[in-house]
Amino acid sequence: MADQTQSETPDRTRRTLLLAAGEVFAECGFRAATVREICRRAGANIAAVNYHFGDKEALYTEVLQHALQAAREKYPPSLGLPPGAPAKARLRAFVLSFLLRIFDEGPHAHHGKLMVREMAEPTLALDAVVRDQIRPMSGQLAGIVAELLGARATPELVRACSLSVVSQVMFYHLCRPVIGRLFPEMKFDRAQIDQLAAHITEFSLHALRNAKATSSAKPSPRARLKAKSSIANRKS
Amino acid sequence: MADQTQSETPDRTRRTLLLAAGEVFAECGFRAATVREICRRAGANIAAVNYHFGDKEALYTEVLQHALQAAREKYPPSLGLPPGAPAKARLRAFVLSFLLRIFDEGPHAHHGKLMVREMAEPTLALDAVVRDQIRPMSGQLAGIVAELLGARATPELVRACSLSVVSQVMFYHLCRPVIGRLFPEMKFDRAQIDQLAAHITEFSLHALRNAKATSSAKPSPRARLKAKSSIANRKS
DNA sequence: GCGCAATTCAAACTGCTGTTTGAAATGGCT
DNA sequence: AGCCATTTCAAACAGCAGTTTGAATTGCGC
Repeated sequence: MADQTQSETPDRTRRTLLLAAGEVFAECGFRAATVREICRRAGANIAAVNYHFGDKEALYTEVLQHALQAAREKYPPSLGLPPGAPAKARLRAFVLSFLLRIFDEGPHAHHGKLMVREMAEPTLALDAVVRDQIRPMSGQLAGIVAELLGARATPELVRACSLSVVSQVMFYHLCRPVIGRLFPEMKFDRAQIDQLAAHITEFSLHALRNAKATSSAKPSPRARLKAKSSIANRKS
Repeated sequence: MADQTQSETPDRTRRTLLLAAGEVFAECGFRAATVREICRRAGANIAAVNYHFGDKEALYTEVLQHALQAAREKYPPSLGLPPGAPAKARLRAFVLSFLLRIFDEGPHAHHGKLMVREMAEPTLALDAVVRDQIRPMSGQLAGIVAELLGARATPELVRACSLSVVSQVMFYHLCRPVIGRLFPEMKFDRAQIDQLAAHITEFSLHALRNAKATSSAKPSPRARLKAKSSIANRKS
């Protein structure tokens, strides 16, 4: 492989291909996207994909990984907040950064659309994405939520509340086709995203303040309450 | 047209086709689903789709409409509650019926998967579905939320809070691929769905009790003492 | 310049897709 | 039975997909 001899153009067409593929996959989905269109936009020959990536699917997985990585680096979940910041502020940063990441429309807007398609039809690439990108963020949020719940934090309650927070963020993106038809007046510019982040944060904080462990219907003794105080603590 | 002379078999293959198409479209998506496979499962000839529906897309729109309609009839949003029931109970019924509808795995499990795919790649059929099925339910929820908010209800706040409620429900279904990988221990049987409905309802009720119109201002820290007993609870 | 490996290219290949077609079969009606 | 519209059928059609191929081109070390 060209290591340093050609750092200027290690493989120009390869990168161009990756970029064009991101666009096309996001627009059309993996199946409907055609290698011909990708190569056309990249200004490359039809055989370029197979030469540089092996086949269409390998190209796709590389595109997905790259898009997620780039999005997380552009909008880190902490938004620059120090780990010692108050939990409320960290929750707000988490929500806002998530929204910004999802609604980003720069040259890498691919990330959002690609993930929606991945929800509808998961590919092998999703496993790696969950492991490398999503699980760490899930852990971060769980830490914030556990701190906000304090002594009430049980693993189940932390998980349920974390999902309740994330769901509100993702929903606006996942269901945009429906939201756009239901409320055509909604626009997702930066101002509205800030307002949205404020609403979601407030809504969630109010809920978290009063949240109690749901006594799981069938086995309901209160013996569990005292056994859980050890979970809320954080790593440090 | 055979009106009553053949009420036993008005068009048997047509209905069989519709059923098989629901399966295949849900499994593979509109694009990847093949007319051949649909006809094979229906035990019909390859030309049957074009003869009875015109083309593949017309078949799809009919499948989608039918699936949504059937799901809403099977689990009506009120779950049999009278319109005069307390708002809290109506919210709970709305959430539970939504979850049941979405996680239904009967012979018409199509509905859920079809909608997820529709989110990733909306078709013309979505307009009709939003108009006929989704908008009415959205209105119902808005009524419940407005009643719970009482005097604080502004159109914007009602909308934002309604979406926060719906988002929690849909999330578990839309993001199942990720949730299943993050928390493999979660199962979505009837017991867990009940528990999930309880959590979402409680989480939302706590949030609604303290929700205020977002005036792009900072949260007021301690203006939340005893606002909970005022409006939320009433009996008819 | 020369040689050699890496890359690009145009063209063809294989396979599957939705759709059409024209004949064959069906089934109620008089 | 005999007619007729409706429906079914096997086969073929037209087109596009991803991939392969083998020659042409490039770019670098010598």
